[in-house]
Amino acid sequence: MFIQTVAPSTRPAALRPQSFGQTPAPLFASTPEILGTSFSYGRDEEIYGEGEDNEFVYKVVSGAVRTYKVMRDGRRQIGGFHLPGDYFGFELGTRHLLTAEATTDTKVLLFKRSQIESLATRDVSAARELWLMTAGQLRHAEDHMLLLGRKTATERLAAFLIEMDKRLGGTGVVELPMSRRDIADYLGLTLETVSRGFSQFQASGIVQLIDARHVVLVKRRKLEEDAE
Amino acid sequence: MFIQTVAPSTRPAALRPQSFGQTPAPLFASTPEILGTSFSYGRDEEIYGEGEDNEFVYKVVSGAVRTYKVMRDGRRQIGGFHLPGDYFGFELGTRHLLTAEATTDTKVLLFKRSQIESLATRDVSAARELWLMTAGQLRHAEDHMLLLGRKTATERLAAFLIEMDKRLGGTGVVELPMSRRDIADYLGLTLETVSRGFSQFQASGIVQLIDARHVVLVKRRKLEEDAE
DNA sequence: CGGCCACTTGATCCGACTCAACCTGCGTGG
DNA sequence: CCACGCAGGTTGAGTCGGATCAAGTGGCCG
Repeated sequence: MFIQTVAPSTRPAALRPQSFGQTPAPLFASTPEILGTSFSYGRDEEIYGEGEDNEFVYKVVSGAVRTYKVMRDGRRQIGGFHLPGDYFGFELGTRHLLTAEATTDTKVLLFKRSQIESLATRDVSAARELWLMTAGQLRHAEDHMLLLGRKTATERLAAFLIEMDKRLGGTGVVELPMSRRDIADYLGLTLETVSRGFSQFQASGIVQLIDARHVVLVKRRKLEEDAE
Repeated sequence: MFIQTVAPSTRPAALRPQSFGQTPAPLFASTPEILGTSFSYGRDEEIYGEGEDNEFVYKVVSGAVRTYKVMRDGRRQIGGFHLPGDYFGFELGTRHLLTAEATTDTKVLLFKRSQIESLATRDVSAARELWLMTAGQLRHAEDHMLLLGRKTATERLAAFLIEMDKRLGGTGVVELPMSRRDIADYLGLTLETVSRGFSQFQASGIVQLIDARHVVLVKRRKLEEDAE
């Protein structure tokens, strides 16, 4: 039934790590001793897989990352998108619980988990900061459960556009760094429903679709009402 | 549309905190200096509300607690049930993000948040333990997002029964400490769909319903397959 | 220029919701 | 002790929102 999602097939040769370099960057303002290594991924490239060792913590520099779970038959639920400035990949235990992939060409900084862990055991405020990051993700997940469990397609789409706008700077002009299918798998819908919803917003003058990836929020107030 | 949920009205006089006493109980095995105060709540009684100060952290002794979000029109999403042994109520920041209520007569231990916070700043392993609790809740939320976004009604119900059985001891005989409406609001369904689903499991010989609150998992393997 | 991929749009279908009746057990008051 | 009311649960009939299946359309890359 809901089978859609997930390209099988082997990864095209084009999709390989694209660059590698040393860019010093502090994980926390207060602890400049931890540095990140810069790394790039092409569109749809896997950063880590569910069940793999979680050796690194990541910070998005540019692009965007999806983290998701898949069922055996291919149904996929994206738990969240990680946008520039966001950290992701630090999960409880030694194994990743989600798969992470770049939704578009993406640059990240990597931090060794072992370093971060040992920092957390030495530095109380760093430990607290890590805890707060996890708590922030939990907060997002709680909001998203309400959306997935109880909101209509239109409400989900409105909430999505508001969320993206807010996280991308709140300018009202949103450049979506992901496909319709990604949006659908994030919102618990099909890509057709996402497409139709955007078209309806456009027809009602609520948004303007410059092209599939660029949306102007014309009546943001209306969207916020729809989103609840 | 989905309006169901939530009894308005003032709380009946019967629903008042029912007992109060001093029961020393350590929050962490390693830190016996932090003690909990015992407290009881009647069925449907609010423990704390969304937006209130989170002054306490709670541990369920007996009964069960639901934590949820509600929309203006009454649509409700229960994020999780807290069963005996579980901690709940420690959230990021100073305000609760969810409402907590007893789903049935419930006894809890209360811990002062300020004590726990200060412990976390002194004791690295306690801080880590708190972090792990939050991470555990996040893990649950991620699984639940997959359920809410992508699973069918039957799959949700199967997953629910398996989850409850596991968390209540894995005996295969489940005493549900919540109503059909609570289950529906947890699974993103209506109570009628929950009821019908249980009846169908019964008709297929997968479970036996002793009464509405007592379910025997006759073919647990089958349920696990359904749940994915 | 041709093929492909992402997206859009249309037609139809179906799983879960809505509305409604009824059943059952329990607490309350006569 | 029984009659009643009520809350929670079950079951049935009909509807509908979003999924599925199926054509297009347009832009981009080779």
